[in-house]
Amino acid sequence: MAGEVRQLDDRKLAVLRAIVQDYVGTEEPVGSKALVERHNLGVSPATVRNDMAALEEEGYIHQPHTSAGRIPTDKGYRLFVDKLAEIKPMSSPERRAIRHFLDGAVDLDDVVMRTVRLLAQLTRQVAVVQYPSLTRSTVRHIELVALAPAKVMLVLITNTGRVEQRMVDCPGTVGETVLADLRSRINARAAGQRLPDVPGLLEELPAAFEQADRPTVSTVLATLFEALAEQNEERIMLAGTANLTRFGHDFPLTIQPVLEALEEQVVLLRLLGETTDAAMTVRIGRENAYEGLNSTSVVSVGYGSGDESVAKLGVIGPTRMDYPGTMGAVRAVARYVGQILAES
Amino acid sequence: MAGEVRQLDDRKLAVLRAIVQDYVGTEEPVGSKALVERHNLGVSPATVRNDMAALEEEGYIHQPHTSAGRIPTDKGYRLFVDKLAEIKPMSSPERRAIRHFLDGAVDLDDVVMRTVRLLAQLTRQVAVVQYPSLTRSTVRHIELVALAPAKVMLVLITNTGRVEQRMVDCPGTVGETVLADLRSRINARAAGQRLPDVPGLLEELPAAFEQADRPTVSTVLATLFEALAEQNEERIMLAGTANLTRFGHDFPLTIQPVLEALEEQVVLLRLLGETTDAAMTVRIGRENAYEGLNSTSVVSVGYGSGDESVAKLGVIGPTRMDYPGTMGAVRAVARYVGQILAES
DNA sequence: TTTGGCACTCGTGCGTGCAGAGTGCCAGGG
DNA sequence: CCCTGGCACTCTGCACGCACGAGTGCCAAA
Repeated sequence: MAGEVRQLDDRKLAVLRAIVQDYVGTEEPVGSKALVERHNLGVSPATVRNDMAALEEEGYIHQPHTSAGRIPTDKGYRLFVDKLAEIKPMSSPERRAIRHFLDGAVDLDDVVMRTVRLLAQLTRQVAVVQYPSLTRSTVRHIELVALAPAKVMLVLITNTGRVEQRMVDCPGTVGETVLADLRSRINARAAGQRLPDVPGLLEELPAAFEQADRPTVSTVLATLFEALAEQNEERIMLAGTANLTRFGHDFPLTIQPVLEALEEQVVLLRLLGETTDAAMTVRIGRENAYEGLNSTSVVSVGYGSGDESVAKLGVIGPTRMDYPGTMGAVRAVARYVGQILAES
Repeated sequence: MAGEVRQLDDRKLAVLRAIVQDYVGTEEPVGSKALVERHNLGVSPATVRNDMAALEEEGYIHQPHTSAGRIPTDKGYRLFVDKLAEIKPMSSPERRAIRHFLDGAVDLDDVVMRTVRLLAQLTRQVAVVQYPSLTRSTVRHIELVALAPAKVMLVLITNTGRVEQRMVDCPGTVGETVLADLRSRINARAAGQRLPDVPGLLEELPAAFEQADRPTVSTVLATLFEALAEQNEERIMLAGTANLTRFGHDFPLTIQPVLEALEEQVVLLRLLGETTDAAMTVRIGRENAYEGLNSTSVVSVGYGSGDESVAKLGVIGPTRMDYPGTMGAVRAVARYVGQILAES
């Protein structure tokens, strides 16, 4: 390790930074001459060539064939992101625009939709937003509605504004008084609690009812628990798929595997799942577990109402992407969505 | 018109049918020799050539350049769909599979999601399903929940299982008895009614309350009416975008304009809107109003619970698609979704 | 340690030539 | 009158060869 650090003196790092920046801009392998022209490195092409040879030796860059320019490797991008780049903050007009665009949302669906579209537009890449997960949110209200003598609709409302509904087929006719009683007891104990904690709090509830009503109560509770536990109901919204076509030649063969990956909610969820909660995560190329995304990078971060993150959002683009800009946009959007959610 | 009909005798129509079928299969311009080999037309290539010349004269087929095979034009496909093809019914194992796959759905979201995925998989193209529209459905139940002294949550449940919720900020504290009264009065009048009719039925409602409560009642009703009127909340679900890449060479330049069109819900809604309610509609190539979809065809049909259609679904693919098969799949899926919705 | 020079490598673009597929037309036959 | 076989023609796609240019690695000198 010490070896690597010693080898990479400041100028070599500057060369790597310049290569990444140029390649991101031009999409073409960058040669030594062009490099010294576009950046004032203060040395000659020959010197740069030596540095490039060293960088290639270390695996940070790579040349597609003899006598072509150099291209950053995944490892090169990694170093660039970790050490050489700073997240580019949004300009203040951009921030105002984000704020304004998100402020118009009326309900949770709308917030998520606006967020994902905004993110796709800002980064001109594919954006992914996960709905605030049920697991981490708390109960705002649980409503029971009698639709028919033996049919009850259960509505679960969370603090993030998400609404889940379930039909319950009861074993027998349900009296309105029993239902009202059950409703108020459930809410008294569950309101404000985290979703995973609720089942424990309601366990003893059937005992408080008369023998005849217990089957009904149990059925309703079972459905409620089911709804609470249904973690895989975690939904995701996607936008900006069309942006992929702009990068046609960035993908080995076609964009097909990428599109296929994007259609699999499971893949996307796992992708976002790898984000460490608060900090921004960048997965570059083969660092992504899923094979179809081997030539893409994923920039993701958690967002939430208040101080803790309830879900994640991110951007998927070609390995050759503008990392500082993308990271800036992702961070800014996550921040504002958090604020919006906290307000509502 | 009489002229056209006279010119297109049975054999010419058979030739056109054969051309469409071959071209759909091979993706390559089809020549006279290959035609007589693959279909037993009982005549020589030279004869077929004459017929092809006539068909080209009439605008049904077209050759990309001199001495290449022929390709059907939009007009050719149109004739094929209208006169030459029969909708291919699903096989009974296929029908069972559809039935089984859709039966597993738990709520409306799930029904729509399963439907769109199924359709994409069956046709191997892009599938679109519109959520049952609020406009045509009826009220099953309206629920009011007091969340805070001056904050009420309004939940609207339709017969199609769709749930809309709205927050209402009331001008003052809302008594529980008033709320209960309002709830039962609203439901008594609105339940079972078509959504657009509801405002008319509730117009006189504030008069039934005491002077002090009227502002609250009016506010709640205003929000309800707003939710009812919000037609543009019509949502759409999409699947199978990755299938587009299979047809890369079917699109003039790239699939980009198609992907862009698919991201615009407005475009999709208008596309489906052109479907005449019950009957299946096929829009071929330039028949589509939207420019980006000029080289695609749209097969769509209404579906609904019971006898009347509440929303639409369809498939989008290249002009060169298997029309009989696609139409069969679309019809079958629409039928089963209707049944599922009617049952729930 | 940097620099300028030089020979070398390899991909790209372009023009040529050839083979194959498909057509249109024409004259002959049922 | 319609169908058929034959023939000349046209156009695309592909392989080949060639020259060009960009970019490199190495070496000797500053």
